[in-house]
Amino acid sequence: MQFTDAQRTAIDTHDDNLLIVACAGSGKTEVISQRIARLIGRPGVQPRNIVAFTFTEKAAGELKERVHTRIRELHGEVHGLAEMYIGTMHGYALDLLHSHVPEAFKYNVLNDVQTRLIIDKYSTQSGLTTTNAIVQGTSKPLRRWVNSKLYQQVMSILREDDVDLDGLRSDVADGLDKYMQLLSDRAYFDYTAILHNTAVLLNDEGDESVLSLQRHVKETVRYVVVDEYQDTNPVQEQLIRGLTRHGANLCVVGDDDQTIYQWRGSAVENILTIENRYPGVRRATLNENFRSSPAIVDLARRVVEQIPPGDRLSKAMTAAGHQTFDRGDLLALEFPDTRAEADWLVDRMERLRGVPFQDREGSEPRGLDWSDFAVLFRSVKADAGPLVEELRRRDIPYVIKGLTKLFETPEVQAAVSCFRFVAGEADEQDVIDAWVDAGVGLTEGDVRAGLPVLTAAMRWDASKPWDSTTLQGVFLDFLEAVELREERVPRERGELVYYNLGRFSTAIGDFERIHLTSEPQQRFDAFAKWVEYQAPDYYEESDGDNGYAQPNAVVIATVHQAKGMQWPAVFLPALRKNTFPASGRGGLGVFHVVEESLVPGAARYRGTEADERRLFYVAVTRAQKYLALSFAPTEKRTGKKRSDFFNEATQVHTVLTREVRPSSDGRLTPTPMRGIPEVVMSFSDLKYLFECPYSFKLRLLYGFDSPLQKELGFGKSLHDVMAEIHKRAIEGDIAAPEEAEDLASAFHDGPPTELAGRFAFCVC
DNA sequence: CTTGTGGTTATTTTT
DNA sequence: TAACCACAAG
Repeated sequence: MQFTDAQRTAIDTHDDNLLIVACAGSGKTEVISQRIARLIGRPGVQPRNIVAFTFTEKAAGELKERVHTRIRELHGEVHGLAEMYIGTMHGYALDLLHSHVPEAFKYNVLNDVQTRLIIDKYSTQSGLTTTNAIVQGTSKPLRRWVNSKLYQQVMSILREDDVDLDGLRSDVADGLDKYMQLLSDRAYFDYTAILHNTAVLLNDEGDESVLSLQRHVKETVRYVVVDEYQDTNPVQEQLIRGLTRHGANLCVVGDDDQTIYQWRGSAVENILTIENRYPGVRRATLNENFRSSPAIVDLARRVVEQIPPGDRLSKAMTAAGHQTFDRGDLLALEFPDTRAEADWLVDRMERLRGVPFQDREGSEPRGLDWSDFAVLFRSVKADAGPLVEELRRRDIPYVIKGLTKLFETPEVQAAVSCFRFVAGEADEQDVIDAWVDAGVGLTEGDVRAGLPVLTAAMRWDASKPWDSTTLQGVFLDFLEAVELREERVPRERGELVYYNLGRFSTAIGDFERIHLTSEPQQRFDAFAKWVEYQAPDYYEESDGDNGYAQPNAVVIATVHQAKGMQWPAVFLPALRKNTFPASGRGGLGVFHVVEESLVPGAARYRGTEADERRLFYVAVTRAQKYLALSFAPTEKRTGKKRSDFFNEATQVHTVLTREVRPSSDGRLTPTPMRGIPEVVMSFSDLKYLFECPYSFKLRLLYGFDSPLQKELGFGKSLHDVMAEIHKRAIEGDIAAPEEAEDLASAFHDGPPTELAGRFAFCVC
C-alpha cells in the first residue's frame, strides 16, 4: 500500500504524543489501524498495553476488524489480541470500575429512559422538584414528569463539563448532591456516572481501590488512541489525562471541522489546544481527500473557510482521489414548492441510475443504483415528508430512520390497549378492536383467547411475591395466547410489526426495571399512565435500519447520521433559512437552571453559526462525485428565504444553477456496491444465536425483552452473592462453604432460595 | 439602523 | 411556555 508523507509520519510516530488532523476522506481509519499494528511489532509491547477509543459501538466494531486484519498481515497470529481494548470510553471505564472497585460490581447501569424514570419516581430525592428554574427574574420549581429531561441534562452537564460548582445556586448544588446520593443508595450508574467516577478515581489520591486502579493503569496502559477527538467533552478529556499521566503515549485523531455533537458538550477547544496541554505533541495533517472530486473538495473548503481562523486548525484539504469533475456534477437549484423539489430529486435519481461509476482507481465501472443515492436533511422529521411520498408513489425502495413514531403505529396502539384494559381504562371491546384493526392477522376469536391473560393480571394473588406478576410476562403471555406469528402478518409487514412490538417490549423492560419494587396493581396503573403521557416522547422512531440488512435502497438520513459515510451522489434539499442553519429553540433550557456564566463556552450547547457551518461541511464532503443542493419555500412564514449556505454555493463557478442531464450513452446495468455488513456481536449475543436462532432474532433484532423475575429476583441475589465473594477475595478473605447459606439469605428478600444457597456453596 | 409587536415554532443523538 | 423571526414603525 502507498502512503502519503503525512500518513507515513502518523503511522510511524510512536514515542512522541501525536495529533493527527484528518480531513474528510483522508483514510483516517486505515492510518490508525496501521499505526496500532506497528505498535504491536515493537519490542516488549503487548496487545493489552494498547487502549483505543471510539465514540460508538459501531465505529469500534469497524476499527477492531481493520486493526486485527492489519496485525495478521504484519505479524501473523498474535497472542492475547483479545486483551487489546478497542471500544467506547464508557465500556472501558465500566470495566475499570468493575475490576478494581469491589463496590461497583453490584451497580446496575441505567440507560437514558431508566434514568428519567428514576428522576421522576423519586422526584424529591432526586432533587428534581426542589430545584428551581429562573425565568425572567422569577423562580419556579421544576415539575415532575414535565421537566425531568431538562433536569437530567443539567445533572449531566454539572458532572461532565468544567462547571464552577462553587458558584451554583444552593438549590442546584443540593440537587446535584441529592441526585448523586440517590444513585449510590440504589446502586445505579447513569452514563455520566461511569465516566465521572472513573475520571475522579484516575486523577485523585485516595484509598485502596483508587490505588489498585491507578497501579493497573500505570502498569498496563502504554498507548492510548482516541478517535474523533474533536467530539470529546471535559470529563472524557479528564479520563484521557488520567490514563496518560503516568507516561503513556497519547495519539488523538480528529478533524475540528467535523465537530457536530457540541450540544452534547463536545468542546472543539480540546483538539485546538492539545499541543499546549500535552508535552511534545507532533502534528500530522492528512490533507489529502481520496474520496471526492476536486470540485466537491473545493466547495467544501470554501464552506469551512468562512469560519474565523482562530477557531480552526489550519489545513488545506486537497483532492487526491481518482474521481473527476465534469460540468453539471454540482448543482444548486430552486423550486416553487417542496413537492416540485421532491419530484425533481427522484427524476434526477432515475436519470443517474445506470450511469457508469468507478469505486476505486482502476476498478471496472459499474452502473449506479438506488443505494448509491443519499438524501441528507438537517431534520428528517421536519422535511423528508414530500420526498418519502414521491418515492413511495414511484415504488422506489428507500431506507429512513426517525420518521414514523413508534407509539403511533397500530400494533403498538393495540399493545397499549392491553395495558389500558388491565388498568381499567379500556374494556374488552376496545382491546379486540385495537388488535383486529391493527391488521396483524388476528381475528376477534384470536384476541378473545388472549383476554384471560389480562383478566388474570387484574386479579393478582396478594399472597404471592410482588415480582411474580410482571408487565413483561403479561405482554409475552398475551402474544402467546393470541397466537401472533410473524408469518401470519399480511402484506409482508411481519418483520416491521415484530420490530415495533419488540421496541414496545424494550419499553416495558425499561419501565419495569425501575418500578419492579411497586405493588403489581400500582405498577400496572402507573405503566398505563406512563405509556400514555411519557413513553411516546422517549421512543420516537419506529422503523429503523437495524444494522443487519443492507438493501439496495435510497438512503434518507440526517446529516448527523451520515457522518463517516460516503455516496457517489448526495442530495441536500430544504436549504432554507431557519432550517439549515437551524434557528434556536424556545422553551425552558438548562441555562434557566444553571447560570450561563458558570459554564465555560456555554454557547456551544445552544449551537452557533459556526457549528451549523461545520455540519454543512460534513454534508458536502459525503459526496464522491454528484452533489445537488436545492431550495424550495414552504407555506410557513419562516420558510420563505434561502439558506446562506445555498446562496454561497451558487456563487461558486463549478456549481450550476440549471441541471445538465447526464448523457444516456454508455449506460450500464445498475449494480449496487456489494458491502459486507459489519455485524458486531457480543458473547451473550452468540449464545442466544446458538441456543435458538429464532429467539436470537426476537431478542437482538427486534428487541424483545425477557420477563424480569430471574434477572431482578433470584438472579440478582446470585449476582450480589458473587459480588460479595469477589470483593472479599480481593481483600484476602476467602469465603468458607459454611457461609454459603448466610450469604445467600443476606442478598435475598425473604427466605434463601435453595438454588442460591447451593450456588453460593459451589463458588465458596 | 434600532426598537416594538405579534405570530409562530420548538434539531441533531450516543453512551 | 419561552424565544426568535419577520415585519412595521420610529
